[in-house]
Amino acid sequence: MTATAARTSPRKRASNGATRRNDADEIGLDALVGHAGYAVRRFQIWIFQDFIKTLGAVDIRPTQYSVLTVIGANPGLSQMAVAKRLGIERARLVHLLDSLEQRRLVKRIKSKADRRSHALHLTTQGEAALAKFKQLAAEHERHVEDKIGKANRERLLQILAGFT
Amino acid sequence: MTATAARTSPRKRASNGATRRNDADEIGLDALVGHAGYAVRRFQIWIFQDFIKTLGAVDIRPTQYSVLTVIGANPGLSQMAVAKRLGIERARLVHLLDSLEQRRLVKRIKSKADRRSHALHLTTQGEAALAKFKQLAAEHERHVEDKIGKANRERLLQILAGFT
DNA sequence: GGAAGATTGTTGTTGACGACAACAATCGTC
DNA sequence: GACGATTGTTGTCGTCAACAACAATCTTCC
Repeated sequence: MTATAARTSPRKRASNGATRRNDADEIGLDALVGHAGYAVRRFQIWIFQDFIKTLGAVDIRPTQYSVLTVIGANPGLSQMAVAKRLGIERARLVHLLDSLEQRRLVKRIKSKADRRSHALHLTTQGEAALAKFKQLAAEHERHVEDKIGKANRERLLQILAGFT
Repeated sequence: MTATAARTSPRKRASNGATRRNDADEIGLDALVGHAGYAVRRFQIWIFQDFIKTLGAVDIRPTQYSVLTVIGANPGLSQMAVAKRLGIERARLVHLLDSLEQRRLVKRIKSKADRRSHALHLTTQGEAALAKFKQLAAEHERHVEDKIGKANRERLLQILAGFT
């Protein structure tokens, strides 16, 4: 079994022993093909790398973008609410907000209603910046379209809509 | 703008100020919906967690499973070849193989053709174990079907086939 | 044949990220 | 007013990707 080695491209001559195969180009994945998780993982890596590169000039990573977007769309939210909504741990959100606050994109305002919590808002500077980020994110989304096709991207969003 | 707050479930009465919203159930994501990367990330987290739980009894994580599968399908591969094929860094593969070798699932055999490299093989114990792992992985895949639907899973695999 | 450059496995460091536990301040409830 | 729960914070731990450096070995080129 396992003799799926359909050799193409006689690049280097199989050396001497039977141990050596072709270097990297024709390696069967066997059961891995057919696993949704594997395909999704590889795709997710690709998509994040493109996002990071496309938003590289403004130094915004996917998680930061998601936080800014949610705050922008729902000003006054508490850290707990944002963390729950995005599936981020509140401990982690603390550092994310520290960074965004240092960059003057976000403000933590002590809530009068609940003095434990902070109401999160974008600064005016943050609003302007987010507008720019959204343009770049849209460009990134076009890269996705170029990669898998417009119709496939639509279908993908539809299939995964349940994960919000 | 941003007034997409379509309130349902009058759970707690909006307290006093206008700052408080409902707690966590109806928060707009704004631009985040429509971003493939966000949906894919959330889905990938879900799918990995289910994989880890389903293969929890045998203590095999997704990356370990992918390594075992590729070695099983292509015995004699070098570490470099496996790393390239799976998109893992060779530095990281070292530790993965250390662990798998300690568990007597994988052997590193010094290649005679290239004395720098190791030919990777499953042990007989490893082959038997992998068969069991594949059964559990198939069960996990059924969970995915239950979650997004059989047809959608097929379509997903088709769309992402290019990422191997 | 031998020097120069590339490759393989290994070790180590860094930074992003998720999971958990502890803590003080505050809230809600009884 | 006391007790339990919640919020933000700090810290630790383990996973994972990205780099850099290194010794051993291979390949290539003169």
